[in-house]
Amino acid sequence: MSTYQSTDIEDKWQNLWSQHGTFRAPSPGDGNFDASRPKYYVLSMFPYPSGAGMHMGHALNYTSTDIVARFKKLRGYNVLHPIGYDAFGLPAEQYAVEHGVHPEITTNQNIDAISRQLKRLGLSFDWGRVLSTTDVDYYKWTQWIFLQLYNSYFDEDQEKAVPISELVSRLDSGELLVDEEGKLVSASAASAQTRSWSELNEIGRENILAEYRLAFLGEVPVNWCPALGTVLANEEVTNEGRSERGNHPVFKRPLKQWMLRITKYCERLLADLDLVNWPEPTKMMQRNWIGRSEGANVDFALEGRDDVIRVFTTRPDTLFGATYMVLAPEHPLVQELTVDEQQADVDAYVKSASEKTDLDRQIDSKEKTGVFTGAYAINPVNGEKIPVWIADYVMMGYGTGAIMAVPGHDERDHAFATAFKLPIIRVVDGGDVDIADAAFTGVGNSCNSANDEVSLNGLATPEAKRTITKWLECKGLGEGTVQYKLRDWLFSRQRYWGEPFPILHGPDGQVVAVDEADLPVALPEMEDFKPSASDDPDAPPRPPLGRAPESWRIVEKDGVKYERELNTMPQWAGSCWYYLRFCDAKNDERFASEDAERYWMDGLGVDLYIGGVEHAVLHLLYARFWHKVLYDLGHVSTPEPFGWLFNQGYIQAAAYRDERGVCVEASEVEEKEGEYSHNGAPVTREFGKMGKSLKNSVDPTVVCEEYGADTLRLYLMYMGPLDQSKPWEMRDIVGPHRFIQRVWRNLSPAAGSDDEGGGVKGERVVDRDPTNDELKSLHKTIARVTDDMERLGFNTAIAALIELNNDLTKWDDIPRAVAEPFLVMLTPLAPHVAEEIWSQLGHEELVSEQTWPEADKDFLVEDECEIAVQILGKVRSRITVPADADNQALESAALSDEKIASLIEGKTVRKVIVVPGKLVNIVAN
RNA sequence: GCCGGAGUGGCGGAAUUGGCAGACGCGCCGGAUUCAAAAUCCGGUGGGGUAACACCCGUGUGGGUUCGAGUCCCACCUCCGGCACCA
Repeated sequence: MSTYQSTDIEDKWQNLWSQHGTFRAPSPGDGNFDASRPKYYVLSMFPYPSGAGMHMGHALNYTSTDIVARFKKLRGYNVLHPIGYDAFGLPAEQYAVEHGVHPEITTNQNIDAISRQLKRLGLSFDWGRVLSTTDVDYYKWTQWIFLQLYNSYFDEDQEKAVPISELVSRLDSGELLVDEEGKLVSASAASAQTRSWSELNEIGRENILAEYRLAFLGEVPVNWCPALGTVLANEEVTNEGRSERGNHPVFKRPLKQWMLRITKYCERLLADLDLVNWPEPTKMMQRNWIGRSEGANVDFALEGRDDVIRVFTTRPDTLFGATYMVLAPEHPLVQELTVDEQQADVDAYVKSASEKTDLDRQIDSKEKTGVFTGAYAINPVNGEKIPVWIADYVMMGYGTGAIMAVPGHDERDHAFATAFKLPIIRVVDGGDVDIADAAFTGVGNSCNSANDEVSLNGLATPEAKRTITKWLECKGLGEGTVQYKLRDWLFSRQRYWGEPFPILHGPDGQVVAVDEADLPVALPEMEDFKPSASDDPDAPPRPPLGRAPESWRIVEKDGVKYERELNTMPQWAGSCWYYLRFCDAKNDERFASEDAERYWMDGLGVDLYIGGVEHAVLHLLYARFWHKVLYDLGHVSTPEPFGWLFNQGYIQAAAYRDERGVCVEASEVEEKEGEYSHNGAPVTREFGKMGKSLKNSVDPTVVCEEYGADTLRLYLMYMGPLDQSKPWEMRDIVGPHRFIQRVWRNLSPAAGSDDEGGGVKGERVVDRDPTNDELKSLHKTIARVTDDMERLGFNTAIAALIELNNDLTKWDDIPRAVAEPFLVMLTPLAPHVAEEIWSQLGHEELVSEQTWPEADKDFLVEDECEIAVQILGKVRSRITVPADADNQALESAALSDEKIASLIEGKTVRKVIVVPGKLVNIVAN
């Protein structure tokens, strides 16, 4: 073996690691667990095993955590570095439908394929903990967690989830009563309308509890996608109002679906972002998605009626400028309010609004449309009669579905008022424009805002807000409040390939949870698992499990026949808690043992979590929510799941389009003198995310075969900072490849055994004492690389190693004391070649089990150094000084330097600035 | 429109708290090896300038602070990402 043969070496070491169990991570209680070591939990977002196999983004992601895992292991940590598969969900099912095979079979095939590819990269996963969200042993606990949600409610006083049994016992004891609207009130508020728990029947009780459970069946307008045959969460719908998957149209339809009360956690999901070390853009996306805004609810009385319309506003200080009111077309009061003469117009408008998709609404957003209802409301601050309109620029889903319109200080209201010639009043001073032409939306001092009891005139906006809110609260006309954009999480899907709900439906509409002892509820075997797709927006959802055999669908309990819930959970369910399962993946008594969970999640959960930014508001928000519920219920020990999140960048690549603008296969494009062609036809080049749509994918496995996994790993990490998007350039890969070959030539005793290749010098690693210069060079590299590895600066760590290796090339021979620390440092980055050379140097033990070298500070200090001497900022001379020279010594050395002395002769030295070890700057004139 | 992030050679990208800009790699140029090519090895490589030095100019643009600015402050330009009739 004279030249470097990546494939042989890589196979050999991958097998040896597996035989040695090198990367098994013992948990507390396991035989070889070493409690004296600190722990490190490093995790990549687990893959979706699609039929396309692994792509370069996966390779980048897993290589980065693998390097951290190997590095931390060498640094003496107990490292948890697991892998699993997120295998339920739409794409797996669609793939199965396309290929006419059961999704379980295709899923397992895909998992096998991607596992082989992962192993080929030499990744140091603890394969003993591998899991798939589709394993019954796994989704049993997904169902169990769902039951935790179902069986708890959010206690507003404690601001946390509490078992619903506590609520029941408070109702049982009479501490809480039920009012006529089904709301809970304390016993002190008992009246003729309130009822006690004992007066309610089973269904009545369940209806009350359903209002509180964190998982509940709710009938709300949901995103119905007939083409996919399923409903979707808000997070799965694009802002064009189409499905994220497949880009099909999505319609709002009121349907009875499972919902999770994530909105109860708005405040904590927002506040706890301050606890975690996450990229600022990702935190910002979550903050925006939660969408907190402070303001006030204000009640407007209706002329000639007893009831009121409640509006939400962030600018209560502009209340005196409210000249009309607008309700969303779906607002429940619209029909009651509308006067006869307006009825036809209102009906027509409501109908057309209901037929618009979100996309239509957006396109039309520039031109305001609306209809007068004929009704009037009374502005509570000044008693003015203001008309009530309906318009689709007000949405039912936010605030109260009604607004007070202040055209002077809101652009949308201004546009509407202009279109319908409604009055515009200025109530805040400021802005350069005439209020008749444009709204002034900034802050300023209130004006024209006073009644007999309160005046805002002259007050700055924040003060005016406080004053009017206080006044409204005193008068019982409104109160300060906080609104969120986040909606409850729509949690059911009309799909086969997902976790069944552990829920039963009784003949009288009872909803009953499956006993924990009866978990798991396994998916039934079915021949026909296809979804019921359609292009009719009014087609009703038909969950495929409706076609399951009766033996599965019908459950008899205490002589009553129940039907199982036929919907399944969304794809996100499994990924909400998989990081917990990895702590103790084989446990069949708990989702993970308490000891294992406490040990591996210690600190702030997963120590380092790496994945793409595309999950900023989906997986990462959902997982935080579940985690907080489990934390409240005492099942996990940390308030947050992922202490440090890191988003890796995209890998881009050149893509080519022919004259029609159609992408052609990038690998078939030829380049000649800067011109690109495909089958002889000219094509244009652009750069974009590597993937199927641009036909510019490069298969990591193919690169492995050609250059070796070590070269691929090095190149992926060497391209640039991990968090940046950067282009793949196939020709650049030879750089890291040459580096490995040079390492091989420098350090492998086998390299010189015959005469192949240039520059081979034979056995170069020798047992001699290193010189001071050699040690200096080594220890500088150790300091740099250690630092770079800690902050994930793998590109600069590799540069430092290349530099040291280039030095080695120039030495006649290489002392063992330099070669070996170098190999240890190379191990996380290029593990196979490091192992091979290490063993060739005569070691029995693996280099993966060595200790990371420490930088010796003695060698980091230059014992003698040259520093620049400047006069007025220009370098005029250089002097050589000992390292321990103090400022005084540097200053006199600089001034006595021949060249400097001659230059400052006759001038006055005004100031000498000394930067130790760097330079001396003399200010003279 | 609002909120984030970023602009450094032919290219990807380096540069502790402000301290010799361009590490390392690709590419390119020259050389070695070769019948030749590929591969490999050695040397050079920001621009201008010079026989060679010297010297001058250089981190998106314009100002500012400083002995000294890629780095700090102000204004602007460009690109990327997210949100978007959220009251």
